[in-house]
Amino acid sequence: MPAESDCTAMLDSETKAVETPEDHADELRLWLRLLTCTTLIEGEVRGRLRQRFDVTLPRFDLMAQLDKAPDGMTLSDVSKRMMVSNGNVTGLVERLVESGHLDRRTSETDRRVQVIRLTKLGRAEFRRMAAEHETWIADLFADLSPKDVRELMRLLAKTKASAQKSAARRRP
Amino acid sequence: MPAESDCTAMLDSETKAVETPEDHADELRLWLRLLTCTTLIEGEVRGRLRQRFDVTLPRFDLMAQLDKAPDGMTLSDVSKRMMVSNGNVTGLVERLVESGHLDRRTSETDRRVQVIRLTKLGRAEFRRMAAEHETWIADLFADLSPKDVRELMRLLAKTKASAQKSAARRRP
DNA sequence: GGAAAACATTTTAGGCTTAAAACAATTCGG
DNA sequence: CCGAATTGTTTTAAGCCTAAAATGTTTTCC
Repeated sequence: MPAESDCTAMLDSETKAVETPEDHADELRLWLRLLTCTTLIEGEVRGRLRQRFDVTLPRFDLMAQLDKAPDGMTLSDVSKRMMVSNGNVTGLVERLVESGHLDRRTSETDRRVQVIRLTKLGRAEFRRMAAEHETWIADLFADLSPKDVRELMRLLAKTKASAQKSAARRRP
Repeated sequence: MPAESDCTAMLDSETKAVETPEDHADELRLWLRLLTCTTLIEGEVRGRLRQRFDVTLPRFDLMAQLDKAPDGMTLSDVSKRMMVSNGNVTGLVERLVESGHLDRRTSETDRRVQVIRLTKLGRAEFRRMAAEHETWIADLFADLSPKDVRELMRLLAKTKASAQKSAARRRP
């Protein structure tokens, strides 16, 4: 059995380390499986939100962010938290203000900033939806033991950190 | 310590089982973490595909499906595999045929069916992109040990099965 | 054989999403 | 203090995405 066969790097004729064409099929499969899980659950949640409450998932997500911030958030905050573009938030907020779920006002101390909050209606509707939403999630993950859940949490935390590091390497 | 406090179900005054308001905060956190990981990685891959190859992620995904099917696929097949709506595929295919990456023809045995394939150009470009794409994924998951990867695969398989079961319960 | 069901795709209407450019307000450095 | 970055938001152009309805085709089953 040649010694090289288990190495991940080799020395070339100039004695400089070169990468062997590594096999990353496992990571690729892992990524696809991660994506499948998310797509599956997301689609299910989207459908249930529409059927039960006639609301879209992005609107629900935005309201969820605001529910955790009684004093409101700026559009930038929301955009960072939701990991979507600024322009996207502008449109979402527009429609939710229109429907009476959100209140939007310009900050008194910085006239660039828009602060948005849930209205009474918005908060009431969100709480109603969130309660049911939580049971859907519980059901979707029902076959995982508490230990599975903990272990997944741990591994996904590691995954998140790894991905963030990789992203930071690209644009420092 | 009351015996009920650790129970997940109680008997009410009519001796009928009722659910206690269970706490599913862990599952909820797990779902949000799963979503964060996917969004993070997806965004990174999307950006790199655009910068390096001026291609969108959905187009890349569609080509990836076709690369695995030398004899082509029907639009329905693609739609199921990619877990997106039929109408979505119609538009994607339109643009990829237009740009010369895909070939589309009506099945000879069933005139309802459209069979699509990668063109020579499409296959060549995809292979070039896929090679680089694989290194990005490897880098994004770089901090996971082989054991982590195996364990994540196992737990995500369990998650997928659980979610599919839950989805099937809703629309049998 | 022919109506009815099932199937594959497209169309429609509306909303979501992004990247990049434009605009506006604030902060920073000289 | 003032021009130059920086920051927060909106606009723009293009594409993605979905659910539902519409269209055309095949199968089923009386």
